[in-house]
Amino acid sequence: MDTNAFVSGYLLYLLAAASEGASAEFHEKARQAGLRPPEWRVLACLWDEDGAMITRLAKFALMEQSRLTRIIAKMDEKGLVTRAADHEDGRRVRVWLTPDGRRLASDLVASAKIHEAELMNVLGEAEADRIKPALTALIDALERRG
Amino acid sequence: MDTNAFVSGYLLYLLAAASEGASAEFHEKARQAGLRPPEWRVLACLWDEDGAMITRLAKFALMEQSRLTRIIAKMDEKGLVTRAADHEDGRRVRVWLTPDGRRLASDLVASAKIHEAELMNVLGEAEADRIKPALTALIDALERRG
DNA sequence: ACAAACAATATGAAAATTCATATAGTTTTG
DNA sequence: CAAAACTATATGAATTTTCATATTGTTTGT
Repeated sequence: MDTNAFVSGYLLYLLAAASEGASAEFHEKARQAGLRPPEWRVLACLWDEDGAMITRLAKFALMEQSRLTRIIAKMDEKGLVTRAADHEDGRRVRVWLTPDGRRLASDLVASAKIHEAELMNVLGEAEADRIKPALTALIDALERRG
Repeated sequence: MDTNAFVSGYLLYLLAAASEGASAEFHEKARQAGLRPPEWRVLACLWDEDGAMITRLAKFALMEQSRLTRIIAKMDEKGLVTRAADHEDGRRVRVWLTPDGRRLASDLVASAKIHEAELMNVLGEAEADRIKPALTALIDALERRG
């Protein structure tokens, strides 16, 4: 009896399945560049907001602060980022891409844009036009509540 | 200079942000019921497909097999599920909800439906109508490629 | 019927994540 | 201006996840 069927139509499941599925494709490319998925996410966020502080970066990259701190430490060891305390507020630690980090980010972001375009293509025009506005609306709605 | 701005409009980021944000809200409720997010996911999948085998359940719940095996072991200890080898194929292990597990699943699924309805509401009719079809189309497209 | 190939699950060991809290710097208040 | 309250980051310890591979059972080909 299959009169149940909750999950496969559940909004939060569809979001997770789409997100995981789509990201998994690209994470393959990130891995070839020596990055684990969380590292790629941080790199991309720094591409947009170089010099961001840890807390901001954690929110932006959708991860918990202490986790980000350790990921940044690894990326520092790898030579992808550097860190320094903020001059105006000594509690803050700001993070920047190194030249190597920037090169890698540049490459991967370019690659991500291509991948995104492919996805939009296979999606068909009608849905492709709708998906980003719908997601943005949901994200905004969540922020308004939370 | 903000001429960069890649991440915040990137499809895969929007998907992750929407998924994480929306799920985080519900995971709060799951946690109150004593479940971590992955356990809730498995419970919900079993609600839909009781008696599924490990491999199928892992795919359905979007997680790696050995991880699921250990999560199931925990849920077994907690009395939420039981396991047994399949009669027809002794390699397979099938998993079922216990009465306790079913009660909990029933409660949480009901709660999830209410939460989903709330989200759809704050989303506004236009976007609410579009988001599931768009996500489904993307998931289908990903399966076709993968 | 046997060996080889294959499939499903489990497990060891390393690594990553989480949660609570310590540490250090800043702002506010009386 | 000192103490209290607060904010940002780091860290210890327990737990979870990952990755590779072992184990067990099944199917295929000869």
